[in-house]
Amino acid sequence: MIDVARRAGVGLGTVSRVVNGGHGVRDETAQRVRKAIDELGFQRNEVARALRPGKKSSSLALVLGDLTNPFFASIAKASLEVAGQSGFAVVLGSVDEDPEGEKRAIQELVSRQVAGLMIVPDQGDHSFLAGAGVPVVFVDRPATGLDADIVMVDNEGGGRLAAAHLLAQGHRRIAILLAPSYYTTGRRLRGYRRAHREVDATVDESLVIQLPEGNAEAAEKATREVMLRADPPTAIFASTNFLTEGVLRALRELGREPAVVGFDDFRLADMLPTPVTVVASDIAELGRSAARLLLDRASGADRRPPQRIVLPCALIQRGSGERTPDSAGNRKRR
Amino acid sequence: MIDVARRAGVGLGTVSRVVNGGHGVRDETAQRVRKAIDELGFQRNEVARALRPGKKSSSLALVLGDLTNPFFASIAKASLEVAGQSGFAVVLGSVDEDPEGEKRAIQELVSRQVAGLMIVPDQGDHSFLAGAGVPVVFVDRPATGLDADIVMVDNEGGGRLAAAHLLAQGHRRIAILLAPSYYTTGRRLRGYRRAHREVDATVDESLVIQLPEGNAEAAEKATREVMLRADPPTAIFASTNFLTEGVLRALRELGREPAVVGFDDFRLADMLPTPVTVVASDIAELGRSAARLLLDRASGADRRPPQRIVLPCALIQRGSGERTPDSAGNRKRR
DNA sequence: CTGTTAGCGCTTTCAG
DNA sequence: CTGAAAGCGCTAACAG
Repeated sequence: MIDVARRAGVGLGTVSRVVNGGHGVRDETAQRVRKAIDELGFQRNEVARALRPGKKSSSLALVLGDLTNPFFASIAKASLEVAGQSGFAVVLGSVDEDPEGEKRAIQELVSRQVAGLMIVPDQGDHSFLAGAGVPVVFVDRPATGLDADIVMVDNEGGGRLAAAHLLAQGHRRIAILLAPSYYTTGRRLRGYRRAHREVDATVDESLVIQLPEGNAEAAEKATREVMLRADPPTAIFASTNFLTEGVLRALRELGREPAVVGFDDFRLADMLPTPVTVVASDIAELGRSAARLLLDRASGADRRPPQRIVLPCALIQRGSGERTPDSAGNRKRR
Repeated sequence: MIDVARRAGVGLGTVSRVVNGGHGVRDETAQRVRKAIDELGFQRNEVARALRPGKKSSSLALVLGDLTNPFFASIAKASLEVAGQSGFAVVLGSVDEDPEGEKRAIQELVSRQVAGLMIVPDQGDHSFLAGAGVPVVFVDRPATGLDADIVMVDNEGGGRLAAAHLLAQGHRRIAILLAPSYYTTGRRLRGYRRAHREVDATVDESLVIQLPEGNAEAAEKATREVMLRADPPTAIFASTNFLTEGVLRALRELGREPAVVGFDDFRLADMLPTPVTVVASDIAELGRSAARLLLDRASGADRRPPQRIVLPCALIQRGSGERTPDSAGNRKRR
């Protein structure tokens, strides 16, 4: 920048002013500066810029699990778009599986002076962020130990929607598969129970299945087991996109066709032999809202107490969720 | 950091040395410093650190298109992992659709002093990066105007593999769907032609279909059109995961079943009514290699001339690609 | 071994 | 309106 100043025959401060909008600089001078900038191919050093006290860099951090999960990928994409529109870059923290990994990643990001953090939290305490002086928005699930903004979907409503739909079909033995210890899991189960209460149906607790892991394999195994019982369910509610996949795999192998409803839509759901009914929400909006909120917090424009944004869920009927109880036990002809 | 120094009753330099590994500091002193660091909850400011001349920040940039495409998501995830292991963060540049968007995003990233760039380039010239003084690794396709490292899959080999497989099945009318103007497109087509030459089959040029867009909808439309011709193909080679999806949608709607081979594997490919045969490569390895190479370049450990890493493709037979020509025209019974 | 000092590139008073 | 000067937090070179 000093080169630009010399070349334009002006002071350093003037160049800075021009670069930052050019207010309070005579037009003629500004022209000269801009010319010099072009000639030298000058680009402002964002790093030095963020060194100023108080000033944070123009980057947001996004901390999430597996980008390979379309759910997370959608969030990333959407927040990236919103951030980009405001000239913010998004730094992705690498998050390993281990519980400490997330904390390490977050601290790394904080030390990079990001202007704000979007976190899809794993279990674990996040109170260490309280004194960091960085705005935080949690996505998809709240975290313990920190009262921050949170953007999520209506998990309980979605769970209720799925179960109610199956109950309305006449199902009374509805298995629910739950990924371990996610916050969302509890809420979806709650909705499932509520739907049962609303029609005076009792929940067979042996059909509430807590999986040891949140992947398709665990769901596949559990589905196999529950379907081979003497009293199998006539319907299955898979509380996660990956779980749904596992359920479908097991059912295909077994040649059974209970009703199936999944939570979260997924690519090709409509192309499977029996198109899959799901409870879906606007995941991209999750990411967009989070980024918008964070941007407002970072700029100081938003000083309200921590917000809680809840996005609605909707049922998408495609076929698998509309099977009736009597058809469920039938062994598919091959 | 100055606070830490005061609290520990040592000089600023000493604290810096401790923070950076503590070589050349008496153990006792180091202890005191570390204690002060803990008490003050001190965290090094990475931004100030990267201000040093020559020193780049400990972040890599990743520039790619749509994270919602599992192909890109895999690359992102894998490179993120590798970078994270070396203490590097990954900054994602938001890439809009427009051609200028990519350039803007890249320059933004460069101005953030990233230590290196991984770019999945869109069309357009990248020579402007030549003088940036930042190592660049292109991923999946090379860019024009810049001789940099490139990591990609064996597109031509893959295209050949797909076509050869179909030809071996007796197919002689194989449509190939190509996304517009991607580098990869040309190579895959080349492989397709080679496979034909190898068995002395001639290519019906009306079956080489250049799509106006690279999405599923365009593929769906094109498939519908080509299948409704008087002389439809008996097999279709979809040169991209999204295109494959479009092809399948069209075929389901038409109730036709030509052989289908896709390029790039995708989730649930094995769960569709007819499991889909694909030519696949290790996408994650693409991301990993890119990150590793870039890290080596950034650290100066690798001073070789630009490398060209090509990953192999393999055929995964699942059923759709093993249909024979005579079954192709049959209208599926509903 | 350890304290001091000079910047890195930029923004921001503070004078002129 | 514009130039000069003081740092931001840190590292590296240089004396002790």
